Amino acid sequence: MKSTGSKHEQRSRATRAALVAAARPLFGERGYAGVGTEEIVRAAGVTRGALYHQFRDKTDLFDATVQAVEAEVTGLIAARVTATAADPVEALRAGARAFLDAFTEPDVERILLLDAPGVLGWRRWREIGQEYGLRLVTTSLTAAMTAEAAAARPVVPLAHVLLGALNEAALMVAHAEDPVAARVEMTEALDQLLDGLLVQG
Amino acid sequence: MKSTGSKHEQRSRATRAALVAAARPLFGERGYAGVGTEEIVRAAGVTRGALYHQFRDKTDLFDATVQAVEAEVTGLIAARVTATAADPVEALRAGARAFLDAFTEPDVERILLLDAPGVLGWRRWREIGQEYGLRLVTTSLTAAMTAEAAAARPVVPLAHVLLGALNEAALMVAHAEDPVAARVEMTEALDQLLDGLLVQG
DNA sequence: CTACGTACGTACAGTCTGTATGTGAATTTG
DNA sequence: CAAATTCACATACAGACTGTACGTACGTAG
Repeated sequence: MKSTGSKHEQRSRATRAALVAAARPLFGERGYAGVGTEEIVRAAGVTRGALYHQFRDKTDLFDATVQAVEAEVTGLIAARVTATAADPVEALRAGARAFLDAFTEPDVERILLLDAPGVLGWRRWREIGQEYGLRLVTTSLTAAMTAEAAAARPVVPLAHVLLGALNEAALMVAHAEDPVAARVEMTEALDQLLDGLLVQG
Repeated sequence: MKSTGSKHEQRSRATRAALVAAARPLFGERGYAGVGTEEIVRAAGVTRGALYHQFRDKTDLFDATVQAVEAEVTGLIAARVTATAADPVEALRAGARAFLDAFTEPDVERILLLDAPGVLGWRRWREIGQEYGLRLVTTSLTAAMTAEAAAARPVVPLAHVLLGALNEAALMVAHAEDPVAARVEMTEALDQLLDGLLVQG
């Protein structure tokens, strides 16, 4: 369990990690614009000088925070998908449910769905989502389609609209007056969407 | 063509309209955070005092701008839907195409899809979308479903995921390297989504 | 040991938002 | 119709925040 790199690199990684760890709950609670850099560095136990040495600007720190959150939730979802890998169609449904659960967490929703597109721009947002989540969707979708012997269709645009539907469903559930009932509703709606894609030839 | 109301009211409406009209292209070009109130009031030919007299704060002006844009694009889409109202299923598809065209405009995309959720919060964003767009989707969807004799399903959650898919599709098309090809692709993907909902019993 | 690069702290300048106060025109009232 | 009041707006100001310039201590290379 030896840390690698020179002492300078170790120190850099430590402060970067501390800043991201401190920024995540703050950004998740009050949004990107609602929390200043001073509060972040105080929570991280460093100064603003350290922040602006490690990150180009505030959005760069936010970018790193987004990546951290995305990596975390993708890991959770992937675990549930691979656990159901025996049945590809059911794995796809399980992935949708896991997605709903993960993105319904208030801080995840705020960071990944509400603030990230506006702050980082759609291009960068989608780039990160591509790196982490969309890959999982496309592979699951192709596996399910081949297993179901559905007509081979361009899978990438389908994956995109699916991801959009998933995002919207998560936002729906998160803000419903009755989240439990909403989760059931949206799960059914998503299942119908998936069935529609897989059933017809 | 007489204007109604007292001179005070007329003046208020005029400055409100001037501010929204001035804010719209600026917010659409450089985003909510990228343009200051001073620039807006200068473009509108008033001062910051007028702005903060007519609107509670900057987000309140942005709220009004969002509503203006939404009203405009909804009008465009509704026109194309009612023009195809004879065939409800085809009207639904026409609505999807009109949606893609409208929300692909860069300023519309930036204001309604990228900035609005983060600035106004999801709740308020969806409230506005509900008032203008979602109503159109649900009515079109129910008309198509009854015409197609598809199984009656809870239409509201379906309309939500559909709207999410439409949002995502518009963002896709807007940022594709080849927007023309992307529009074809996404139109097909959306048609498949709609077919899947309408065909199966 | 010397010279330099790296990580970080501090002080400052510029910008922006929201508010408090002043002013003239419009409306109401005695 | 004149006085008083309200309304729309202009101006000046206070507070906060971001990004940068500069200084410093520690680690590293020659």
